Amino acid sequence: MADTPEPAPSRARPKSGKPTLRTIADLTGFAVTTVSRALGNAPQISVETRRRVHEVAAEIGYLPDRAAQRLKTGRTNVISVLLDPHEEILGYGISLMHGLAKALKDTPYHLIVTPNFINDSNVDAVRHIVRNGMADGLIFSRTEPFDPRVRLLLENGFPFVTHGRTEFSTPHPYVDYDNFAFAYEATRRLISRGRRKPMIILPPKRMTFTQHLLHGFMTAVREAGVAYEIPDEIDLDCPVEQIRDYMSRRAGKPDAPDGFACGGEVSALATITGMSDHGLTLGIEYDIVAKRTSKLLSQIQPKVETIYEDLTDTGEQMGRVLLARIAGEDAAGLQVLLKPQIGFAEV
Amino acid sequence: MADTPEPAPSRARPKSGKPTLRTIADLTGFAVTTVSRALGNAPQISVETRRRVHEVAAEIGYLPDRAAQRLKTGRTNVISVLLDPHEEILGYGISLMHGLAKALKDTPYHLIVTPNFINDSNVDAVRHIVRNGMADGLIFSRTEPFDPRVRLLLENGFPFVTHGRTEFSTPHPYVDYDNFAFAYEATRRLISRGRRKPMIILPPKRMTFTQHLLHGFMTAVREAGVAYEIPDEIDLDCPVEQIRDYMSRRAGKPDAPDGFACGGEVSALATITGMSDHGLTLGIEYDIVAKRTSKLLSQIQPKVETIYEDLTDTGEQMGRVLLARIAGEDAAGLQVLLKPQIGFAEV
DNA sequence: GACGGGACTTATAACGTTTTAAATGAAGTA
DNA sequence: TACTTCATTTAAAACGTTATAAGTCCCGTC
Repeated sequence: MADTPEPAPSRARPKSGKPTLRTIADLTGFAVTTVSRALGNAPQISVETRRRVHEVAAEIGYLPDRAAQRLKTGRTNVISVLLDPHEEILGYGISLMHGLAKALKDTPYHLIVTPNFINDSNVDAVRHIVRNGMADGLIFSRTEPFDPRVRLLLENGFPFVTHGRTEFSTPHPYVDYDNFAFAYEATRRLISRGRRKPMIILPPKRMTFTQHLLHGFMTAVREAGVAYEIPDEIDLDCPVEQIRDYMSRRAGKPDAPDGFACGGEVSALATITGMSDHGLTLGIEYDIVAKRTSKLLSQIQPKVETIYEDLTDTGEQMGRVLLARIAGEDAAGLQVLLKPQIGFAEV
Repeated sequence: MADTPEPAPSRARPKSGKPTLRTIADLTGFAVTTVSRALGNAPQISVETRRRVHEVAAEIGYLPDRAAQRLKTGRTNVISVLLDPHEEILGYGISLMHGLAKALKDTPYHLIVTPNFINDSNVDAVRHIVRNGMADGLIFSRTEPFDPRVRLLLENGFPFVTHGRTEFSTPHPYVDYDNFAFAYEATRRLISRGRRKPMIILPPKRMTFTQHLLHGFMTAVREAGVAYEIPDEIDLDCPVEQIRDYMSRRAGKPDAPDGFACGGEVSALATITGMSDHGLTLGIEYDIVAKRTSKLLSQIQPKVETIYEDLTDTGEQMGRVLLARIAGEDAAGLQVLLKPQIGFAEV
């Protein structure tokens, strides 16, 4: 009647530009259901329809609404990563996350970060995530032989992958570095340089990989029949100055070690400083072989021999493994042990 | 009739334990709407009702479904942080994230991480997040004077906070470190130690804080009337070895600098190594004042004087600022400039 | 010419919230 | 008594998606 140029309302007015299934439905003339299935490439939808729907979807930049999908399907499309605050391993968190993100790229998964404030083993965070369905999968590190987080997750059938192994009989996905091989090789190198009393600086005892490192160290030591020493006052989680002080004190007493296998770059530096407090020089009175996780320090202190652990790669593998696990693959097949590249260790 | 002990079906059977508003409604006898409002502490709901509803909710461990809330309200309860892969600043990403997480604790916000793979300025990621409503707020660093990300966000009225300032006339929330003060103080310290030709190693030119550092440096230099030098072949983003090589080469030529203001710990170490390649010793032939962001290196190289930047605190402040911004506070009031604690710099 | 069955498509009902608009009583007022 | 007001509660609709269960057509078969 009047001059109200009301545009033909399809069904509901799109409130704000954001395209939805309905937008595509209106544009193509198909029903919302059809569009949904077409986008999901359901075989019952004709090829031509699928093509057309995809075309229009791409054209208008359609992106499914995460909230709606999550509400309907129960899948969150979220991977949660528990972050420990330890700084010993340079760039640990960031490298891992970059690897993870690389694996999660081009998947619908988002990476959400839950730092660990409270206790050392973040069981509460894990419980919260499992009970409230906050994620589809979980990632964490620094596992203990009978890690309560792993137990909880296994009991609940919740997908996860650890950086580090456990000793549960039920297999679970993990990506781990062969710390036995690292410690063995590091110690052998010290010995082959003529060092006769190697020492290894270990992570806290409760962690699984501490045992692996110890085992590698002891194997090399026994094979060579040399003396050895394991400090019980310090570990890799200690503040730097504590390690330095310890080394300094130890160097002043009889039968001081003359070779050091260090699980991280920071402890290697602390060792150098501690020893030099006593006038001892790296490469002369003693040697160090350290695990290297960044590009930083080996460039600075070329006399520290290093064996590389690629944390970005680790993260990427963890991402892949977790995705496979979420997709239903068997846990037993999702266990990755990354070997130190002994031959190319200096790269 | 028969002996089917069918329990009175309230309305719908709860399919899997997870409590919902309906659960509370059934338990208390109120309607779902009432429960929802009671939990939101709507003033129209009687005090007694609110109390009772909260009580039951706590009892059964009710937690609102994020997906449903997000779908209905449009709010995502997500904060997105764009992560740069630069390693120069030790522990940058992790410290910041811990601070952020601290600020976000006890809020409904989750922290999701979007690493930057592609180009240096992650405009695409920002655009994606804004256009598809992937988050309620955004956090990023390394701003440029007319940072395209900031422009995009300002245009769209999207809440964000930067680590670093810009030169847009429209104010926006930021938390920044006073790099002018840092460079000024660092340079003055070098000069007061008798150094007569300071050099400053700057970040890439395009970043805003490069100008601040330069300004601080030049101010100190001009005040003292000493010579100075600014390397144009290297910056803080360079690989370590490149910095070391440059220093080594420069030390061999005439009029070499005798004092270094370093924007990070790694470049300080690289400088030390480069200089020592030429037989020059820190504290003898030259001095260094560096920005310190971790506890690691100053313990190792006590002769490097440092000025501290607390990145965890920075992260926490950024979190607070962003929350305030999301809550509607004015951008102009949400600009924080963190001063170097000159007096307590050695802590 | 009715019937079974492919090959496609679709209406409807959820998922768990919040929002809008209304309903219910119990007072208070005229 | 009837009419308003207030305080409190509620039903119904909607957010955008997917799952379930029906539709359509059209073709070949008996």
